[in-house]
Amino acid sequence: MTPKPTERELDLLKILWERERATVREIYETLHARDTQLAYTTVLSLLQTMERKGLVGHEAEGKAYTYFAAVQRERTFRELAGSFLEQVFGGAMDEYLVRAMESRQPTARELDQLEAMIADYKQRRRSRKKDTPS
Amino acid sequence: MTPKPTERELDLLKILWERERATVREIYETLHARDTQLAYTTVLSLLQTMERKGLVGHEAEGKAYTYFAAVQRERTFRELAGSFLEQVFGGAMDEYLVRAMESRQPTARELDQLEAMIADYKQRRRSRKKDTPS
DNA sequence: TCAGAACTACTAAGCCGCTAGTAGTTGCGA
DNA sequence: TCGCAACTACTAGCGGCTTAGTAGTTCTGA
Repeated sequence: MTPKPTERELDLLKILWERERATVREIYETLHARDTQLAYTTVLSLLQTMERKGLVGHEAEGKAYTYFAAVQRERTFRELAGSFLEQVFGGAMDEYLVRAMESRQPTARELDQLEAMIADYKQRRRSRKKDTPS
Repeated sequence: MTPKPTERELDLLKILWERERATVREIYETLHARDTQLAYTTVLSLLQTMERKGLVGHEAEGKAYTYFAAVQRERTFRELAGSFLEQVFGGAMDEYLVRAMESRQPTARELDQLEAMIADYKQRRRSRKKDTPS
């Protein structure tokens, strides 16, 4: 299994997920645009570490390398959320959600979204049950 | 502000939140009962570090020290959840929740709980709005 | 052609988290 | 009273994260 990305590594992965592929310089500049001032060589070092871990890959393109994510966005987030849920809340989803809502009051729109998502899950549960009756 | 507890530190805090106060030996034994095999001196070192950070306090009780949590459980969880939500999901609550649900299929009971919580928040929003009309 | 700009590989230092040991102290039971 | 058991203070090693520099290579424009 690919190891969990660290905080910084996740910053870079997010950029790669958005752009598909990018050179070191492009990543470097995107980070600067987002108020993350890292030296060019630091970005490069990060990418080299990440490649060792299997988080990214690269191809030579002219003089420079083009990096791309080697892990899926959804899967990565799922694993991060899952391990946080376990580690911190011992798997208790209600508290997982309620503490987040306490940290930043959700907007009415967000509440609607959450509600819809849960309704969706309920629906899916029902149809799954129907498909595989006991 | 009190710094965020690390993973291990959170393990100890959880024990202290449950028991109010405990000696090093009690914490040590509770950890062992939970399949966390740490040397007695390691537990002590952790507590000393945590005290430096302001996460716990202690009082002498006979020969031994009695430790207690110096941070609130709810507040700590709120801060952890909040910073995870920001750091990983950029504040997007819908994805925060959906990735967790993907990582472990919620039970019907859990879905009901979540739904009730959200309904509760909606209710609170409404009454807040009524109290402070624009 | 060749100098300089841009790029990569390799190395490293500082800090923190995690773990545990050693040495020194204290209190209790015989 | 005195020795042993239990406790605490202090120190330390290892590994990982973060950051960045230096040295060496490659390409391009004049």
